[in-house]
Amino acid sequence: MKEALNKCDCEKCDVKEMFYKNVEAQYIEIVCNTKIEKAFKKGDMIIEEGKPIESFIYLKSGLVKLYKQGEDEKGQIIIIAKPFDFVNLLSVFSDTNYNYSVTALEDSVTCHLDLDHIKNMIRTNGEFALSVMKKISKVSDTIILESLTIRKKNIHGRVAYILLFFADQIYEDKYFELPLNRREIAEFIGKTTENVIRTLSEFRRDGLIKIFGKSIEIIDKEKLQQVSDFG
Amino acid sequence: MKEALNKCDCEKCDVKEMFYKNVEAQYIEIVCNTKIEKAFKKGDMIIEEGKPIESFIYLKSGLVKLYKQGEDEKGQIIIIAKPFDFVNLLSVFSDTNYNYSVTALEDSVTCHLDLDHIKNMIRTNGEFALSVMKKISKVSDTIILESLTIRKKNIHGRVAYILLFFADQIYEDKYFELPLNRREIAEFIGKTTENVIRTLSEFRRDGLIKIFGKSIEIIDKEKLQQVSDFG
DNA sequence: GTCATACTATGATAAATATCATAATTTTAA
DNA sequence: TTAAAATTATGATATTTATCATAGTATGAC
Repeated sequence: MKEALNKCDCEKCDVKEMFYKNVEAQYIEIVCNTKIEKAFKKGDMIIEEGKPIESFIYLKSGLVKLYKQGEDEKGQIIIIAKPFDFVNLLSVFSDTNYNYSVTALEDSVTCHLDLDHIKNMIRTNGEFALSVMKKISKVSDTIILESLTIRKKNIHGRVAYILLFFADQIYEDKYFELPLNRREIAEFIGKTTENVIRTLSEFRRDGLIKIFGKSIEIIDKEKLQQVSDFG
Repeated sequence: MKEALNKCDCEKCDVKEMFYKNVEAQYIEIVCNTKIEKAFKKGDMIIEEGKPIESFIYLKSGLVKLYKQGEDEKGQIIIIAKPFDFVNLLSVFSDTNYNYSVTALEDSVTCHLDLDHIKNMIRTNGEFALSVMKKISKVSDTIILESLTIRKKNIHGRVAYILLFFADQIYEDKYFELPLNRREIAEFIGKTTENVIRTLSEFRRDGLIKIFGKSIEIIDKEKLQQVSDFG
């Protein structure tokens, strides 16, 4: 993990967007000057469950997973976050310590803003407050609704759903590298590793996808969508 | 459903609490003067999925369920809300229409505050904004973590968990009337009605609980807790 | 009160999924 | 480079859960 102080020079940064719309120049200055960028290698832990929440973190590049690690049981993946998602939005305003962990699925860069500065900006700037609120609300909504959607599917539907999730929402390509291994897919959809593997094999046998290790190519998207919708 | 205009005279109202701490008297006046109380009978629908979000609603008394009703499939209960929970906090700031429904499980009274007033107060009052944010964050957190907790249990664990949820968190008594029928319990924990009934019968046979229709008495709480924890 | 309807209950069976075992393949670390 | 470890893969089997069938019980409308 590498640290660096940086200016706020990222294109399409949601936070900056919210700043520019609503915040006076001198505040932007303060927040940007104390911003820290951190670079993580694939597999690095970014946030550890139980540790204190000290900054407002969002993902500049890469891909991460938010998950809960039970004692020695299997973990549970809550959500996959992509660039410009707020990585710790879940409990940053309601809790002092994290109750989930975050790990990099690909090499990733995060931006860490001082939490007290952000809170001050919320206090002093109503439009900014509403923007942040909207964002929090949206993230939680998405997690909850996605979890309900997945939960009513059987294993075929769930695996199909995940494949389409990566193809459509993350990589926007019918050909992509799975950022999760089979066990992690299982932890995301709440089924066992073996059955995830078996289901992928079935999809391959049925000509829905091609598999080369972690590389996936979606062959029959329409059919896969049907499996996701009705499975 | 009965409507009434009321003063803000409820004891221990979280919203009022947040107002008094943070908001100038004239704003409290405005919000309270436009507040509408609505009374619902058990079974009445309070919020219908798809309808526009027009006010900021919280529960003054009673008990409600938030749920999603799939086409003609079974519904999915998201959460049970008790007095002074914010009934529509989920997407009130991120969406224009509800993507879940709310129904009264017991006779209930809700308070409806004008959403624009609340938004104005957030704009003009930073501490109030932070309070609301904290509340939203907390609610979402609870839903997400509870859903993960339930999801890793088998049916015995899930039913035990629900019984203890009502005993400890809702009624604070080992003897209580179930506010949900067996089908609704199934919709809450994501299992079938028959298996919920079967599991309750097993608990009764094993001496963990007594059942008289919807009335439940918890006999062996320690054992039930074990089933919830390890099942 | 009586009938219709929903709810609770239980058994039998089918289907889905988990577990266990084993091996091939890939990745990692020395 | 090679050995060890992790991942992927598949089959056999056990377990869990869902589905189907049927009946008793409670509840509400008239």
